Amino acid sequence: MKKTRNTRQRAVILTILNKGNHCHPTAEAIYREAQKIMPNISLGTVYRNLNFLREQGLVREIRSNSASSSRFEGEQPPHAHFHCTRCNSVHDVPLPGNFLSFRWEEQAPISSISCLDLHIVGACVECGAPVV
Amino acid sequence: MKKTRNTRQRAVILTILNKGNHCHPTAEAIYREAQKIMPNISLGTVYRNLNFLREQGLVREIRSNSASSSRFEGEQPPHAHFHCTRCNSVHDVPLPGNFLSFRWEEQAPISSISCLDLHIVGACVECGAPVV
DNA sequence: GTAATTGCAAAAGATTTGCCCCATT
DNA sequence: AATGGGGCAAATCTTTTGCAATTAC
Repeated sequence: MKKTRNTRQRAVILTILNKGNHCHPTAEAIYREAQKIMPNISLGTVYRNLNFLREQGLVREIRSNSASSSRFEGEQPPHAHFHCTRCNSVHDVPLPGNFLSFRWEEQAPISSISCLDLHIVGACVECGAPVV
Repeated sequence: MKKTRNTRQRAVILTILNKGNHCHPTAEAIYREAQKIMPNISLGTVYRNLNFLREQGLVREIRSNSASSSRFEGEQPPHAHFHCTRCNSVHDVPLPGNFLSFRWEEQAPISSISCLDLHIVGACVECGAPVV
């Protein structure tokens, strides 16, 4: 198989995603953040690396319903995502244990599962609270 | 509020989506199908109506991870979607009962939920089966 | 008659890709 | 030195939008 190199660009992108702030940045946002460290990095490189890291399983892509661009996050314990349709914010949501152990394979012609993505769409407490 | 009209275009699109075949078509596919009935319909109209119908809750948009364009489906009982990353097929998956009654609101700052989207990503039995 | 909706085509975004050069191994 | 990966810009692909004409009500 193909050899991969440890480029500075790739390391910077991974660092940004693993910073610990659960901000679910877009490729564009990661690009802007990376530019602070490497002013010459290009957006194409960010996209190429995000795809590479996703294939390696080191990065997860979040495609919310209705939002325009993908968001990304680093490696984290399994969790769901809540999307507020009013303010477009994204929050992490813990998953109940029985959810992960459920035998989805018995419900459909599924051979193996690489990823479970639960998106909860609605209004967050800030946007959903009645205006006083 | 704004009045809405019952245009032939809108009816055709809704009919295509409610045909009962669970094929999860893309906007492009719906467009091609609609052209068989209305040769002059335009792709822009398909997109405009899909957005309208989605807002009305009559149509659901499915954004699979890694696939390029959105897929759509008509009104159906709640279910999950399985995406095969090898052949790009999408299958419906029944949801366990306790899934829908789970109190997600208690897990995060959620005020109200309009939609639960579960995407299961992996390999289907056809693609995942070992090659003999 | 009025205004929501269409068709068309252009525009807007988001993401990918070709090509040539540079840097990691 | 070999070649994976980067920078840049052009290309591609999906979706949205402006506008004049049409049509449902």
